[in-house]
Amino acid sequence: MARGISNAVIRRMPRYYRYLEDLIDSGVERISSSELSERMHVTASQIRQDLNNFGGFGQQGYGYNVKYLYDEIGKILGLDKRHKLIIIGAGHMGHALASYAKFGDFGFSTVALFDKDPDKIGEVINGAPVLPIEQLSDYIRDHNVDMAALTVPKEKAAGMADLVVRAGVKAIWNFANVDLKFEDKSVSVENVHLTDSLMRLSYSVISKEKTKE
Amino acid sequence: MARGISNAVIRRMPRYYRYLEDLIDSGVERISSSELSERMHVTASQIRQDLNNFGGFGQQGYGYNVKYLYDEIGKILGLDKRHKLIIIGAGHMGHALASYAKFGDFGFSTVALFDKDPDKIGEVINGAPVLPIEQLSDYIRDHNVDMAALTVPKEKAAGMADLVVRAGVKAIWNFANVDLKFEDKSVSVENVHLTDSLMRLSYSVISKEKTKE
DNA sequence: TAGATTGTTAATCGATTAACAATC
DNA sequence: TAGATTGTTAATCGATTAACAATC
Repeated sequence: MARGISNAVIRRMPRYYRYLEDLIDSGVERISSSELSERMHVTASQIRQDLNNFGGFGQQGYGYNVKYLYDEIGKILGLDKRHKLIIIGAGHMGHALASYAKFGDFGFSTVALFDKDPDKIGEVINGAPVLPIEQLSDYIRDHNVDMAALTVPKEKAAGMADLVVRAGVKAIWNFANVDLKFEDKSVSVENVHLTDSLMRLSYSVISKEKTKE
Repeated sequence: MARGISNAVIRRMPRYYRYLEDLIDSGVERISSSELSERMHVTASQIRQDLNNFGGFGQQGYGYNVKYLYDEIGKILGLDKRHKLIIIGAGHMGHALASYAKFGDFGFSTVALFDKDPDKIGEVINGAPVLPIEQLSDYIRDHNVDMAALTVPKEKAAGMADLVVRAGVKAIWNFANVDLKFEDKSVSVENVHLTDSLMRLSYSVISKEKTKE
């Protein structure tokens, strides 16, 4: 199950989840694909196709129950499970991720950060201690950590990734400006690439200026 | 010019730029589409098609001159221009963005941050002062700011975006967990959505577990 | 010139949209 | 039951890949 679902579909699932959360917050109990399509600026067809990759969550003549659909998408995304996250690198980005309480709502809890800087060790961020990098492997094994966010310089990223994977981490959330990739297909990676995003923004500005000319 | 280029192509351009930078750093002077395709794990055909959207940068029988191609892609992305960036919200994410020196290499300079917290005002991060939010509009006008990064809570994002756009900002780099969109088509937006990225990572882990069963 | 590799056209593949029968 | 809206099949569109003639 859940195999062969295209990447394009997966990319859209968190977005549906987000809009459904907003609908719950505003007290909407049911919604049709066409209403949702207007809000999200996508076609109703796409919504129905996307959802039907995972099952029939709607009801003919009625639409979708917002809370039910929200919960189902949550399950698809694995948000009903607890995830233990560590952060490698207690710089500003590490702090930012550790401080963002909202992740907790979706089942992700930052249990510790790791850094080599002695000044940072002992600090506690949002309940999570900053530990010396030497304790990394043992900590992962002892605490059953599943995910690691990498907020280290580009040059350190691959080495750190190997280290945490060898200790048992199954998912890497990489903020360093390289594409990490693993031989071991059981390891998942998300490369964030903020710089790419900023460059696309720059492109968008430039190409609009050109159109004006 | 530069119109009608598909989004899929645009998304890949910063990635080419990144790989070319690495090639320069390792002293490679020329590269063929097939060599590059192996490194990047894409097809050579795609590389040639992508680049030819913007012009013929290669030479038959030779391949591509790495430095030349790098510079050309830089121009396409607008990295030869200086961009003045302000950051709205001097929290951890704001700090992280302001501290990331690498952006500077690509022509983006953070000139100021804005916050409403009096404790933060007066702080200087990587050369950029934290200013009170009341000075926002005047500052944008006086300093010809083109870009604004939003690292404020979700609820504040749309309001802040309107404010900076009204003062003349043409590009919004949005880190708040909402899709910002503008009537005014001359405004560019990049919505980052770190939470979506984390959810996709979670999905990836979950679906691999399911496959094993 | 011969060999290599691009630029570009044509073929294929996959994703999106449209249409409609099924059904609540 | 009639009306609404899904789930799903079929049609279209766009993006990717393959092939090859142009050319350095």
